[in-house]
Amino acid sequence: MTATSSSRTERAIDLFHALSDETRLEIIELLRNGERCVCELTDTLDAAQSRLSFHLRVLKDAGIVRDRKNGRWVHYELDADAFEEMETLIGGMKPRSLRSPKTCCA
Amino acid sequence: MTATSSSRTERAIDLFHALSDETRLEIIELLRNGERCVCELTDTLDAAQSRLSFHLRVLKDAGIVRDRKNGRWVHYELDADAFEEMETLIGGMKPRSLRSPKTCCA
DNA sequence: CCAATACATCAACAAATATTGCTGGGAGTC
DNA sequence: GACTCCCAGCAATATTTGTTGATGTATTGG
Repeated sequence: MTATSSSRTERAIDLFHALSDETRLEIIELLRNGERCVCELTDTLDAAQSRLSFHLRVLKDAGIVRDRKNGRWVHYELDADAFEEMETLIGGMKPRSLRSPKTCCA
Repeated sequence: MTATSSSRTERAIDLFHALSDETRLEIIELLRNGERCVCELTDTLDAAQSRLSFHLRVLKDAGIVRDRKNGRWVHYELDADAFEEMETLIGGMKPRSLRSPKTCCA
């Protein structure tokens, strides 16, 4: 539980941290309709290229997006598995149904 | 879509930011078994009281936990609704099934 | 080979977040 | 009332994140 739980926690932190930024959420919203190249993202979001590159890296490191190089363009698209993973993580955080009778400092 | 989408985004940022910290994830894990007072959390997590107070506030502001005052103790417990809300948010981020034929910079 | 385009990366700075020690208030106990 | 315990909140500091502008790398077209 220790080592596994630890890396599981780190994984959760990476994923949820990636979702806790406005720019990154906007990127995800755009990518929902299919893959896009960085140039189109900079146009649509009106953001500096280096700024988007930074956020795309965060999303990529978290496994939320994949990149595909095509000539001099790089296309990004969502990785559906990451969202399944997050749903599972959240499912595992919900309060247990069995109410523990124990109450400290009663 | 604009105003609604904006506040929706802010809500998502608040929720996911609250989950992107190790101490807060540990708190949530402990609270899964039922409500706990702050003193027990400080014991179990071996964390300074003011530190826990800070993180509990983040969780409370995000609506992930509720507090209940009882005598000189304050008990915290998870709010299941927040987790449902997060699942819904993540569900709304998944890639759309219909692949848009459009591909920029082809 | 040269210039232009698309993107990543770096360094420097700015801003947001987290930790620590301290203070104070409310609620029990004597 | 005086004392103790539990906890929130503040100020100062440390750490982490995000932005910007500049530089570097790969690819394409002329």
